[in-house]
Amino acid sequence: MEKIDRRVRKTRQQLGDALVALILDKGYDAITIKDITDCADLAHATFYRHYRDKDELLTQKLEQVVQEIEVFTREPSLQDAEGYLIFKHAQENCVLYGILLNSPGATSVRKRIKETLAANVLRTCKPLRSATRGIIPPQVAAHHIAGSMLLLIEWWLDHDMPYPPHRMAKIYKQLITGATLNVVLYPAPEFATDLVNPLKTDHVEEASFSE
Amino acid sequence: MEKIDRRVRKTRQQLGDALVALILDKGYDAITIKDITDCADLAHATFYRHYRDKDELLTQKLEQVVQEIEVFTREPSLQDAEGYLIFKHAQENCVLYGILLNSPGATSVRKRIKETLAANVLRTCKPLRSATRGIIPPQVAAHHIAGSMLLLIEWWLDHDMPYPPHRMAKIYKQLITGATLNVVLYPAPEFATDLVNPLKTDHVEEASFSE
DNA sequence: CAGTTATGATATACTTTGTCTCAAAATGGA
DNA sequence: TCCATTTTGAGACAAAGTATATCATAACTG
Repeated sequence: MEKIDRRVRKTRQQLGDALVALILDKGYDAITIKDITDCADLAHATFYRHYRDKDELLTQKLEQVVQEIEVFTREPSLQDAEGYLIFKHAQENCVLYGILLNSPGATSVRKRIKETLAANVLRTCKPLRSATRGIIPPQVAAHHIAGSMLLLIEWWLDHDMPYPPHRMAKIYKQLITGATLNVVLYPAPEFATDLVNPLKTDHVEEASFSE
Repeated sequence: MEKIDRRVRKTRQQLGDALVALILDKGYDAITIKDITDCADLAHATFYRHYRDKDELLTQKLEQVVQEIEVFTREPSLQDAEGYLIFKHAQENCVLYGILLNSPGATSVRKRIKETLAANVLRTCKPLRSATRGIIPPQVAAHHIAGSMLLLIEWWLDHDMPYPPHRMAKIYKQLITGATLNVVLYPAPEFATDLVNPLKTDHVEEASFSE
């Protein structure tokens, strides 16, 4: 952990804060470098002493949050009962999560975190990898679990977090983790028609999607 | 269906084609209006005679595809066996789907189609609406179904469509539609521990996420 | 306190955006 | 085919934004 000049720390903090404030104010695309330095009360040239462009500032600002997310998912804790930690974290950093999940400028970061999460799911979930009986490739299931979690957080934040984190964790566990594992471990025909449903699969789905 | 001057049709087609080609070539953000008109072999000013900016051109280019997608989902056919149509459509229009699902410039369009799909799922799937026994709100389930479908298509295209559309439709049906409906219609404790799993839910998940 | 480093202010070259004008070309209806 | 209408090409142009350079001033570290 090397020591950075206090002025540099302060300047970068101001630039990052200004960017976040401006994104909330008028959206990422509409922001100019001048906007950022004005809002941060810094000289125009100062921006370029620290970042190449807007994207680099945003990426570095999100990097910290992204790394914290990855910590949660490096260990298997995400997938069992402690999915709660992610939603708690999202709540505490809801502005940055919102930007990460919604801003056009965060597209590449979002893509990367999605890939990383999927890779971690695949790595930590052994039965997912070895479940080759069904029609669903493990890789697809892993991407589904990882992507859906981000989708769920996105929905939650977009709707002003109407439920507490622990409830979201339960929803996540049932709707995504549980449902996916069930369907992967106990594939369709046997699972759906014989073991699970009171009704046959076809019957359920026909009945489900018509008024 | 009003008649549009042949020159106008041709110009707009050229601009749209140029934009798509340039996105594939160097990505949406790096493209300038000059790039587009050069690539389309048109005068610089001609662009502004038809579109306000890059975003408007992209949006209008995607609008047709978006409307076609909405047709598939307006009727309940999406959720039952004919999810196949979407994947077929995605395959036939894979370039535009890729741009829709990946380009930063398509963020707002992507957001809108996601909302529309979710609303259609909620509207056409009666049991989803009335399933209030479990912990999962119908709205959340609908968003999950709609969002996950787009995620699945995105994964498919990003990985160069390694499976045929009919297999993707089966995966979609099991992994998303079937799994979600099961978990919503037959909520957690009863569903997971008593009716479905040979193993208890907790047991399954503990066993699942550790080596 | 002294040497080093960062910032402010300003200038500037370049790129991009968006609008305008007018002559030339293409169009579609008579 | 002719003609009035519309679109386009070519270029000029202002305005805005990007990105870099310089030098005096201020702030920091040891």
